Amino acid sequence: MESKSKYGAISKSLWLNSAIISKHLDNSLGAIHGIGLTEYMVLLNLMKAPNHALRRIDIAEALARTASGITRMLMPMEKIGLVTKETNERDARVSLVKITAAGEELFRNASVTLDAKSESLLKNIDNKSADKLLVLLQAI
Amino acid sequence: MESKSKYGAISKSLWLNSAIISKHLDNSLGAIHGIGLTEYMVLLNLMKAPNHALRRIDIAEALARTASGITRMLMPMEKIGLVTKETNERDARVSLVKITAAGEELFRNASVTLDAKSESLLKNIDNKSADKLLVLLQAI
DNA sequence: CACATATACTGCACAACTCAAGTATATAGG
DNA sequence: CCTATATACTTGAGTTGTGCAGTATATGTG
Repeated sequence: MESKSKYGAISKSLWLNSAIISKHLDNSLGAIHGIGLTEYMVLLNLMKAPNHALRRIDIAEALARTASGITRMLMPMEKIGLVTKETNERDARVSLVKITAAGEELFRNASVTLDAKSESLLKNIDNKSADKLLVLLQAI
Repeated sequence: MESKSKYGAISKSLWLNSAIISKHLDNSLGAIHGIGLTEYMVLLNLMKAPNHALRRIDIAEALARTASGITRMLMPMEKIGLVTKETNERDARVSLVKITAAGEELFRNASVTLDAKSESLLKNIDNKSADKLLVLLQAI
């Protein structure tokens, strides 16, 4: 019973605060680099992926969004040359998303902005606690 | 320089994971109780408020949303009887939002669902770590 | 009191996302 | 090989959020 309320409190703090933080980060990113947080997360996942390419449905799952949302989001990103569409020879249903050189560069620049902004938002957390937090979040 | 990359990694985990968690919680809530996470947060804030009533603008601030977003969201909630509109005698500009008995009951039921879901999502975090996490999030 | 400015809210146009239905391709079982 | 079912993606309609402009009311200052 004790742990139950504890978890409840954690989750409430988690999304209440994360909504506000997300807004701040999204605004910084949009103003400086012209992309939103969601687009950044797409690029992040592509960078982590083997061969820097992913199926749309995998992106959807990684971002907890729907396939159609991903389709719509990628259209402008493809238009401005951040990603390209590639076919899969094994399976003609999938259209792989691959990050371009321009996309990679934008990702690196945006990461700098994001790290700086994150740091300023999180600056009132001391270092030891930060370690703990990181471990916890990765465990989720 | 070390702390910088540490913070960056933390923040990335923070919002990447919290975005996904929010979606999961939102889905559970919607499927079972017919309201979204945002509506739940409105009810939560009303429950915490003195007299169980708040101005729209205070709700907006608490949820990091705009006043017009709150206006839109409250219309259907009022229609299905979760909240009511009340006038403020001192200031004719404000229209107070008050939670109804039906709203309170739905809030309690939804809280049970949410706590259970949070617990299952966070179950691989031990109790001590959970305490740390809670403190950190409140510090942000 | 009159006027400028601030505040609380609403309505409209737009952006991002979801759901459901549709298309094309793959896979499994008779 | 044919058929049924599953998967990857796209499209149209609806929902939920935003920014901005507008309305009504409140407040401070000469």
